[in-house]
Amino acid sequence: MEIPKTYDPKQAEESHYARWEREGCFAPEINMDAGAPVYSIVIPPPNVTGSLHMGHALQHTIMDVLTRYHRMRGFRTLWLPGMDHAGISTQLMVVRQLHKEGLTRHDLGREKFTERVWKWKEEYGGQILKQMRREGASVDWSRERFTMDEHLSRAVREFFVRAYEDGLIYRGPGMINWCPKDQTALSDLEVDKEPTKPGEGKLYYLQYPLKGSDRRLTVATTRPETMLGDTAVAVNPNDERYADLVGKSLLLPIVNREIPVVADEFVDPEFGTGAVKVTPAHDQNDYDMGLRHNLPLVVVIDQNAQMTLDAGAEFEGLDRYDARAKVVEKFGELGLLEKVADYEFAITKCSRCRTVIEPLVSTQWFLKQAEMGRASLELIREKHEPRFVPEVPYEKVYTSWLENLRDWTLSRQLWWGHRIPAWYDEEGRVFVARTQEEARGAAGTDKLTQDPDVLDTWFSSALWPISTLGWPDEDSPDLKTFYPTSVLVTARDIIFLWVSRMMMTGLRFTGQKAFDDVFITGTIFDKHGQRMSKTKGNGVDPLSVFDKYGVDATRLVLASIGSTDTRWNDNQVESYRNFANKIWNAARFCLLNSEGAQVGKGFEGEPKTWALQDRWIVSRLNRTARDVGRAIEAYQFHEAVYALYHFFWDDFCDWYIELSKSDVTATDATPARDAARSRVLTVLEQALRLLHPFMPFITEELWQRLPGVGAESLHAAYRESDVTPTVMLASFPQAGETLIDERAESEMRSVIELVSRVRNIRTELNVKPSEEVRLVIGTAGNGLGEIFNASLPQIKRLTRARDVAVSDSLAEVPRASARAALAGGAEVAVPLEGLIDFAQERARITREIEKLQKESQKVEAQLANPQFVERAPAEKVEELRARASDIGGRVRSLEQMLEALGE
RNA sequence: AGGCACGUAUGUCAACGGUAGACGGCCACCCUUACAAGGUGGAGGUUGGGGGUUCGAAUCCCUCCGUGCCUACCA
Repeated sequence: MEIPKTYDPKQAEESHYARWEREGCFAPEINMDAGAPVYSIVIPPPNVTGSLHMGHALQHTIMDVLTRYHRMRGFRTLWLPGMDHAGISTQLMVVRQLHKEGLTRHDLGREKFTERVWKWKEEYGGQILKQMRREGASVDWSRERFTMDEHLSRAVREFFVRAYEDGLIYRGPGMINWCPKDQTALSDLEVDKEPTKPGEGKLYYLQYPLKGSDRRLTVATTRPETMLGDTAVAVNPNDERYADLVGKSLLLPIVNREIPVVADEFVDPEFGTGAVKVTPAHDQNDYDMGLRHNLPLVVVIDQNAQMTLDAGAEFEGLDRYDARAKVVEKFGELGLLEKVADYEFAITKCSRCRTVIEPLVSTQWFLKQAEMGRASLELIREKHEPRFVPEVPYEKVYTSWLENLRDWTLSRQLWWGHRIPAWYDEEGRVFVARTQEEARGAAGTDKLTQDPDVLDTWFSSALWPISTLGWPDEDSPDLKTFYPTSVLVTARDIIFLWVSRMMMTGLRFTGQKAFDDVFITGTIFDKHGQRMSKTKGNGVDPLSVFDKYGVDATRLVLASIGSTDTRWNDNQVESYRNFANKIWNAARFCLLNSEGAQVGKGFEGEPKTWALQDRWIVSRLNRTARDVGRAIEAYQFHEAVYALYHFFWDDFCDWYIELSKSDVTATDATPARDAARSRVLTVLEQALRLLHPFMPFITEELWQRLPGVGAESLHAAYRESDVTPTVMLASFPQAGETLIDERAESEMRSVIELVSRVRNIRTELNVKPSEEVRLVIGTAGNGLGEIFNASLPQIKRLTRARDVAVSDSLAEVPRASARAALAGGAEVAVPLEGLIDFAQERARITREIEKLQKESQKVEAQLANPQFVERAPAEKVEELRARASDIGGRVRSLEQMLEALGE
């Protein structure tokens, strides 16, 4: 058999995915067990415009590990893929494309433009889905969904109509975030607060004259240009400085409008001058105050962030910042500019294009989230559902969000998205309906105009778990089978935008939560701790990491990252690339020595009749299976990876293969040789199954080459299907508790310690690797003699000893020997005539004694503390006593060794 | 402004009340017939500073210093 010395990830990555997909291994239908438990995940739909970044790769790896693990456990498993239509981003992509052709979207008109977006989607969209195949993501492509699919659009209309009928959705004027560049309203979650840069933020103190007096009232503002729309000045009702002014009128400079002084609790007397100019048309707080005091709205800034005619003829058409300068200049001329101070505050920007948001009053559609979210709030408060992982801090973050829900601005002034299912007749009456026909029926006329706006992209996302599974068709088999989903895996920045809203819609429309668990992944930073971003250009492209180190190695790193914030570091990937190579070469060894052997054989008969190393590796394997299963189910992926890495490398490669090597490589084809060969193959095969959820490609590549695997290796749920046998459908090893053998592990520890101590002596005394030594082992009359005797050939091989003598004591050992103390009072001596520098050897042993004595001091001090002995659990005290006695024993034997070495 | 995290070996991270570990890097020796992407052995930490609770603290509490993140209607 030709097997290359070095693992080539590319080859394996290209070989298996297409077959898995073609043979339906990813679809839940592959599971033929009608009574199988169900496991389901819906993917957080990436934007159709998106391409894979490290954050996606992280989430996908976690989801794939969970999916593959449960599939191997025999669950009817679904991981549903799909994409989001990503309203603004996608529209802008096409607008940009048109711009290159010298066109605007208005040149095309709505219909042609939308067609063009669909065309763009077909040609350029969905890059990320192709990239997911590269990742090995075992998603069911037959159920791929897009938020603008006909069915999902129907779900969106159904949601809208029902919520409208229930009074949760309303249309009306409100203060909204307007992006003057994207020309649309935005929800509160689509804007960011950004602190002003030093010197950028100013607080302007403007004086407003009191009517019929020469007194002036000073207000402080960061946005002087809005004064043109002021309709009042507010002071705190308890502020004595201004008590006499409440109810009086001020003369608004420049525009010469009379405006009242009103009293409002909102005003903080401590801030600025304690008097606030009120511009109800251009600020949320002022809008609220305006409602309280019945103030008129004067709109002075339009949707292009330019001044309107109502701002005055000399301002009309000016950009908001030019108007600001001009207002300030005028105040200066009028002698009403008291001062300008540097002031740091937060500016609200469009989270997409970073343009400064203009708060505007406009008529939009809103959803009363507080009412909609009540059931979710109760669920998390009373039952702690969904379960957040990590629970701290996310459960609290989620809960406090639900406690402070505000109305959600639903409408967007875009063309790409779900059109709002509302129609107006000629009198402007509104009809909300599932279809135009329904609206016409309700209106009693055909002369209807549909609302031109579309819905926020997150509106359809909120339905994702139910709409992708068939809602609103309540008898949809997928909905019945796979809903509620098992877990949602996502990043923390969309807990509000998305996670909470899916929970709301799920509860409202199905009465069931959308998912049992929510796993929040960590954030991956660059090596300087900076968030990776396109604009900074500091992102690490997962595909190039795949190319360099292989997908499996990258997945291992990502799985270990889990919910931790991490600075990306290629070193880690490199180390797992080396691990993949180790796996490859271990398998290579097993396969090169596989003649006469078969997976599943070699461990016949009662375990107690097996050799120590066999009882030991089976114990380690079962323990690892148990630990890995537990770790995955607890979302502790790093623990699973740790357990797998060390089981495979340390236990299997470093010890088991080495201990088995002489038997396995024996030249005569005896039954004993073949049994030994079968045993390493069997352990390897089990290890590949354990590794598969994390490393799908290399495990499949190797598994396919093992002699003796086939349909019977598959989990019972898949055995009847006619797929090519694959490790991805083999059963995940379940730990047999009786096979976890503490005694075998303890005995093996003694052998390992012996070998390690001898190796240590060899290195420290510069004994050449090629030089054979003699060993004398003193067992102090306890049971260790039998153990060492039973493993004599292995001990010889691993320590490169030509002969080994095991006796009760080391009395007869030549003076020129290097020695070491072992656990249980045993000792080992390596006679090294001519190689021993007595002074050096004494120094070595003295150092060792000192080390042990230091430890002993700590332990003895603790044991001497009566309060420890009294109050600590008996088992802890016992443990410490045992340790003390072990250290004591070692020190004694080392001291004897010193004596034996003489002066 | 409030809230929440975090600070462990040169780097990236584990351990979350009972001997501080892993991987990488580093040092020494070795191309020992699966693997130099390897083997063997080794050095390296009073867990940011200070205080407290406890028989026992990296872990719980307080405080200071430093670093992130989130929310917010102080103009």
